Amino acid sequence: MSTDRLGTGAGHANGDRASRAAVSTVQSVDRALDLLEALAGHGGEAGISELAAATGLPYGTIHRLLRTLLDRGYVRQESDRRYALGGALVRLGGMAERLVGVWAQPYLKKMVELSGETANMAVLEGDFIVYVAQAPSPRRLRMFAEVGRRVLPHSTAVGKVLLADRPDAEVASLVERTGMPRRTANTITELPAMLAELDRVRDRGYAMDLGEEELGVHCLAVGVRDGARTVAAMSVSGPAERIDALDREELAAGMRRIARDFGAELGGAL
Amino acid sequence: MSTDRLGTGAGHANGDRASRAAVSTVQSVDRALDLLEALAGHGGEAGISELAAATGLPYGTIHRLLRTLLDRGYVRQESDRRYALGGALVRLGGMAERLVGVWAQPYLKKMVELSGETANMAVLEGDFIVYVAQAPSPRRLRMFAEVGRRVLPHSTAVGKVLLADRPDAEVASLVERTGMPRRTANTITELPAMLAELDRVRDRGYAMDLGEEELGVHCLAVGVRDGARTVAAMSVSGPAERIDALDREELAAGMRRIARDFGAELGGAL
DNA sequence: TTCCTGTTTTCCACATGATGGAAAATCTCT
DNA sequence: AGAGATTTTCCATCATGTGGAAAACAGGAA
Repeated sequence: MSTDRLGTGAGHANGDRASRAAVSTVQSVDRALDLLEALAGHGGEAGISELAAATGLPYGTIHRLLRTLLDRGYVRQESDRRYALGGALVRLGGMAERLVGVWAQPYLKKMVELSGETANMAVLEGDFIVYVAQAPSPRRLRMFAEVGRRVLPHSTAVGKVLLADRPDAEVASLVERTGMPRRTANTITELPAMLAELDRVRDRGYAMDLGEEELGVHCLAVGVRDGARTVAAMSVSGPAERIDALDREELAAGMRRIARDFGAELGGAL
Repeated sequence: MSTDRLGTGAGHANGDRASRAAVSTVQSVDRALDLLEALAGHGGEAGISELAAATGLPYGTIHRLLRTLLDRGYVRQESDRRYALGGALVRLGGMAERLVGVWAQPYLKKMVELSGETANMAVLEGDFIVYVAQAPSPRRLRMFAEVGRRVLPHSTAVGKVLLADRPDAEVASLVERTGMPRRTANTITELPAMLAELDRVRDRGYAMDLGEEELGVHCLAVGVRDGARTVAAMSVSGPAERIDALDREELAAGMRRIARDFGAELGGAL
């Protein structure tokens, strides 16, 4: 019959959004996730037409997908027929957070004590950095929670720590896939400069971010090693002035000790 | 050609799980959600074969769906190739939690009107109670905002309400994990006493906290039921003298009514 | 009331995209 | 090294999801 077969389920349009590696993904699931994220982007509530504008999907399709999510409690319909994120997400989100955060929490707290600044933990998931846990600084001016946020590695201290664990060739191919978009005037946007920076990181045993992701925010990160691999990174971050006032070497030494303890406790998980 | 058309996208197998109204749901999205929930059911981690056993789906299908979720960070793959809930869920879960707090607001306000005291809503997240919403009392002397605070269940009224929904064995294992640290002279610190207390709670339909978390602070809490499960708890709390002056049974009856209305509005979400 | 406007929801023929069995590739123990 | 258990890939098949456009709805304005 149809002879124009070109690879069955694969090949997907997929197209529009950020074109990931996307080996073979299920379109409708992908779109359902787009909708959830679009809802989140609109403060958790939106009408179908807003979602259509945000995702570029046709009305009928959106409605059908939302119905499915609705049936399962992942989305809720308000009295004015608009849609909102549903309670089922609370359950899953809580579980996920606990999985990664619970173990790290006490160690992050120690880093907060050590530095007075907010401490974060992140992992490299695919080509992206994902923040998985945080212990907030007690200070009035502090970093806001960014657990769950995905960012590219090149502009963050945690990202550099995790990249530093990989051979240059791997870093190069990652960069080729993702690019190195400029986030601020300080962002490193060229591969050779990044490889040199990673060498420095390997050398010193810690990474800095001097306003490369966000102006005025400085970070210092160390790796969490589990045997041979660096499986996560922990950082402290805060206003440039306060971070710069600290003794980097001393802080890094303390953080490395904490991260080592955590890595030991992990013992093969993660 | 095919004459057995019975409504295009409709009709769906859908079958196995709880057969809801399910007018027309998207199969692959539904299955992806099954997988996430199966993962949650296995403590957040599972291999493909466990998931196959849990959901009855074929291996290839599971793998493809997980790949999609993996690509988006909703699932993560551990070093031993098993799958676990991913960090992206944390983000959505957090947003959803905040929204639930917003929906609860008018109901909490009603409780404040009813009692004159500060009203709180809390959920059980893992082994901890998390306060997700609050409506403050108009009085001069009142409880301070504690949204976001995490406490152990055994020393709070909301905690007891939520524990009372679980079988004794589950309560026992939770207590074994967390312990029952003494917060004040009134804290219940022994498991048998707690199980007896939970029986009283189930019996009366409300829980009290008589200075067990903080001396001089008394609370009365009721459950928010969503169908069969108690998914959240709402409480009023204030200075011991004022709380004790109220008619408990009458207050509890009023609060139960409000909580029931809220549970109805939630309607399957959460 | 009644008529608008901007929504959301339903419908349906079509072919695209998801499916699943079974084979290949891994990893993990003995 | 070999056997067993698990994960991953492949691809022909057709059931499944798609999206345009019409219908139903809500909420103001006249």
